[in-house]
Amino acid sequence: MTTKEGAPQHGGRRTQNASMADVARVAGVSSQTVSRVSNGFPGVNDETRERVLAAMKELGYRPNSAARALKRGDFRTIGVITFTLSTTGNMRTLEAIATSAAQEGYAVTLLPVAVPTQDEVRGAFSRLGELAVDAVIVIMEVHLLDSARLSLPPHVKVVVADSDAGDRYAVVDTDQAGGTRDAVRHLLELGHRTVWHLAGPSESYAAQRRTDAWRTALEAAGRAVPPLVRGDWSAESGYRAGLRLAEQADCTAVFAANDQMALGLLRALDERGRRVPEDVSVIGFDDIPDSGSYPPPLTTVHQDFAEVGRRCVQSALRQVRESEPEHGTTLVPTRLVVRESTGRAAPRRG
Amino acid sequence: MTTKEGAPQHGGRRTQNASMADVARVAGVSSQTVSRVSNGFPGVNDETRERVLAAMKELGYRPNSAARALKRGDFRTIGVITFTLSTTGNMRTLEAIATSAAQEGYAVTLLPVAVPTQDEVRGAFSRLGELAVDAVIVIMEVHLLDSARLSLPPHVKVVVADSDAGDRYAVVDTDQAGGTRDAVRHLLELGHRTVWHLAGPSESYAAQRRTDAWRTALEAAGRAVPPLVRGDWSAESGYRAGLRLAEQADCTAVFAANDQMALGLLRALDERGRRVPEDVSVIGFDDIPDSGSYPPPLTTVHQDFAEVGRRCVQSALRQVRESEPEHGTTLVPTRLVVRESTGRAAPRRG
DNA sequence: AACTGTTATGTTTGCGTAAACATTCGGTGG
DNA sequence: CCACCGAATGTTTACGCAAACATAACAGTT
Repeated sequence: MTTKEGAPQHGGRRTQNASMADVARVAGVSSQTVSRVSNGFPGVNDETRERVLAAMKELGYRPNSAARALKRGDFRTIGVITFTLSTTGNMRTLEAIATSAAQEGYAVTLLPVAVPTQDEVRGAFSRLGELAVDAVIVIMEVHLLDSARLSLPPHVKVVVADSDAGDRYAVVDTDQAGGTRDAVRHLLELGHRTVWHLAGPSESYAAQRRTDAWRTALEAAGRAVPPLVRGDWSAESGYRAGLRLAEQADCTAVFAANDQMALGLLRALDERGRRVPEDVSVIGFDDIPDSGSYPPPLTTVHQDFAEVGRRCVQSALRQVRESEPEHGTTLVPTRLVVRESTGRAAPRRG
Repeated sequence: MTTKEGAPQHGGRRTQNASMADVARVAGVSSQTVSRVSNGFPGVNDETRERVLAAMKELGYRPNSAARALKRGDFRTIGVITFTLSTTGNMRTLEAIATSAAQEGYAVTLLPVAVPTQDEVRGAFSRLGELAVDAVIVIMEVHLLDSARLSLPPHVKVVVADSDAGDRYAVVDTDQAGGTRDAVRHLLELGHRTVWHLAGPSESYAAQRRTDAWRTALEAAGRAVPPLVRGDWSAESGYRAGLRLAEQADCTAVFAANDQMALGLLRALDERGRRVPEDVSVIGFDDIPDSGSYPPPLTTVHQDFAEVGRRCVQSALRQVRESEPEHGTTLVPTRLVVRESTGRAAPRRG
């Protein structure tokens, strides 16, 4: 077998990708013309264009995005930092981000931070700095962001989702306060004298704001503020809290900070013979897909995670394109979904 | 204000990133030495190294990953194709993938496919071809993979998660058959004469294999195979199916193809006065976090999504490093988690 | 003193692309 | 008939990095 002299490639490797130069050679044009065709630029004869396209197809040519990024100076990629994907909210937000970004021709790179320690976060940001991203969307609590931001490369734009970052970064957040207000008001309008609250973990800003808003709403209505009961977002913690709440004879209405805790709560109440909604009304937050099938179907505050994700991408790309950071908070409204877990308070003395 | 002659930069832009050359200039060394320090290579004097590190810090230097990728010929990135993230399984798998990949120094790029049409999938693959990925993990049904694969660039390695891709690609799958067998056996051992099945959507390979295994297990035990009841994975569909199953007086045991449908099923049975587990035993599949708090806590088949994710990454990186494709299927075992939704069959005539 | 090897550093080169600049060529108006 | 134009195409260059290949300085060995 004689090796053809015309193939100067090292050792006959055929797995390598074709480059513009290869296409140019096959099509009998310069690589610049290939570039023009590849990017859909004008000023190329139709016949030539056809020839180039044919060559591309023949060689299975794909633009090398690394070279492209190097030349252009941007990556067409958005990074996403999360603590966990294991919550419906984060996941749905992420999905919306990925979809919106794809529509804009941007890829999404994931950067999970296993443990929310300062070092972990700093590490994540530092890795992101080396990563090929033009913007970062942070879906997590940001207690730690202040110190961590030092290692953020200056040209990377930041959007913080569903959290609180002061004026430092652009923030897209669900209207936690509004949703909570609606929930509390709904229960009060049903005749309940006050509303108990099954809160999320204290480290969570979202939980914190729901708790604050709950307290504010009660105080604004001139109602007593019952002691706080705290869970950790999990159904299991909701169950444990529910066992305690079931003992409170004067507890007729509970606002759970998320649907999963409400699920556990419902079970605990059922076990203790407290009927929902006849004896106790329960309202959740999130409107996860399952909540319509809880026993009973859960009244809850619907969050539009998809919209949050979309707006995150919008803000990120706006910042990239105008190459200057944004500030301020965008609030995504919630919607009260009334199902069967809330009802009129039983008539009582007083 | 006189412009210093020493700064040849165009127009005084200071937002640009520092390059190795900049660092080299500040540290008074060659850029190659900066490269060595940057990559932790030996053969650099400690004092020099310190000087370079100081210069890096001063300038906020970050390696440009595009240039790096271009030079090295790989991207240190894994792409993930999914139809949806809105299932616990996909999400947890994705999270494990991201974590494992990060540990190996790989980033994960997400590529959602909104609608599972052939064109969409083809488009996704084609976009991935242009994207900066060394390997692709596909988390989805692969009915459409055959035709779509044509547009996969030849050097990209593929792993298919939780699906069926024949011998074409490496496959990492949960042991659906084993888990189903365990579930059916568990119910039969409790004295149930047969087991009904609330199946997932027919388009899903996972659903299909659970259904097949259920039928096989029953036939192997010489039991009657009841008519199939089908849902779409959602709790709501489980509820609707449950209303029908509640009418079947001879139905004492149900194997639901996932936990969410089991949730709806439980509610339907409860509404119709069929007690669980006294009248009907229910078993699920997945062991999602909430299932321990269902009313009653659900007996289910635990899937180790994290392990699936890890093995996907392992396989992907093995392929990348050995630069040759893998074939064959890796099965990740399941584990039966017995809780309170299954119990002994009520004694009956016959 | 002439060799050899080791360590620390510098120089050249090219990865694939696309902007900027150059060239060619068939017209068109003066 | 030539200067000029615009359309089509080619050539050069630089993006930032790191492999490959120098070179330089110095400590031992003979």
